[in-house]
Amino acid sequence: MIRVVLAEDQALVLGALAALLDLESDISIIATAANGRQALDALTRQATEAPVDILITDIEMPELGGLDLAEMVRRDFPATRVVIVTTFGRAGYLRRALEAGVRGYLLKDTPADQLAAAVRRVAGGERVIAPELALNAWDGKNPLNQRQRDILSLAGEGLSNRAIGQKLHLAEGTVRNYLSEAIGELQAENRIEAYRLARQQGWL
Amino acid sequence: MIRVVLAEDQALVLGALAALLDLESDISIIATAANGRQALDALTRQATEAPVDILITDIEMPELGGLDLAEMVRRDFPATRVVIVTTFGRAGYLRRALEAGVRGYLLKDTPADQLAAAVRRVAGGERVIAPELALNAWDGKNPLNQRQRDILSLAGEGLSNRAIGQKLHLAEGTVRNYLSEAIGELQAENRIEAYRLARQQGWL
DNA sequence: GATCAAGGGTGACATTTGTCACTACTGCCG
DNA sequence: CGGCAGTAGTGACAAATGTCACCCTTGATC
Repeated sequence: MIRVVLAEDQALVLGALAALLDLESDISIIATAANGRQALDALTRQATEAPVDILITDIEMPELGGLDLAEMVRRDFPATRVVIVTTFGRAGYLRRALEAGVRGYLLKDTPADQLAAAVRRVAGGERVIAPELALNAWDGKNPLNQRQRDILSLAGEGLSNRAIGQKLHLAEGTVRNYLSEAIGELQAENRIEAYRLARQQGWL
Repeated sequence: MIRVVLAEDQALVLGALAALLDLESDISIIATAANGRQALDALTRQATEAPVDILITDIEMPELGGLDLAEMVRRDFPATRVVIVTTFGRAGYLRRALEAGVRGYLLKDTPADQLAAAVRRVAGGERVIAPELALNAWDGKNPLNQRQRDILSLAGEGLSNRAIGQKLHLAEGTVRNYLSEAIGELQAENRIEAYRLARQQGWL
């Protein structure tokens, strides 16, 4: 019997996924969580009894996201293997997930019957990556440095150069420079396009 | 037996929801669809046999979104009642949904067991609105006209005034004017903030 | 100690964006 | 018919944005 914990912030989806997996006779959902924090709690509670084999988790969740969660699980519960199930095929997310030692990475638009299959394969020691992402996982890495990322994020929220400068304690001209660099590196036409591109790639 | 068609673009979620509802003995999933177009096809196919009682649909889907779909269903399949299930609690979405004659509006973070309950109630003639939205459904309506919406959308994708003008066959100055109006109406500081605000409200 | 890269900054400049006032052409509505 | 709201456009102007060349520290690295 494969022991599974499920983390997903949308309760309806959480419940539905649990129902889906519970149909499988060799898989048992032993806990569900609405965020990363709750997932860690569940793993801790179970630690005294039988270990949890698989943690299935979304990425974008309140409190504690799936990527940070994966790193903590690797450190504190090395026997538990993490499978990410997310909407986002962003290259940067997959990269970070792999760096966090994740054993599976599926998109929410893979067919439903493949979830149970993926769980079994990961439980058996295999690594499962959504095929549409497997190829270009390691091309282009994040071309933006920390400053550029911070500034681009704020710009994408509608702040002016002046406002960004104040928030980050930088001169307005400096903000302009970093933004200009970022726009150039991403081959965008302006800050809005640059923000969109970076976000798409998971580089924020 | 309540006859249900399900539309949702994320295959995994679609499958999971289907599994969830199929556990109910009085509900039967007779078709699933990955977008609005497919949902219409399914309704058309079923029309010759018994009618479909309930169409459950997401809003943001490729090809044909849930709100447009709802309007078409009201026109072409008046016997079928529509239930929206979406991530987004945006006021504008709910408003448009209600205007389209939708009978149910649930958020994806309502507990899973309430989905079947909502289906039964809508099938019985009731109207079911997610309680956290029911109250402020009819405050503030969309202050943007069609032109302003179109232009703001394109601006939010990073297009320049010139580019927007070309796409919409308008002079650059005209684009500037509409954008300026939109920014003013939304009390934003610039196009980016205006875009964010409008999007948040479901006014796009 | 010289050199060099990174991080932060300045000033000048062209372009884009945002604001406003005012014009022109519809299509209603009284 | 006159008035008026909605849609499109123009011109002028101020402010914000984007680009570039160049300066100054500070810490490596040779």
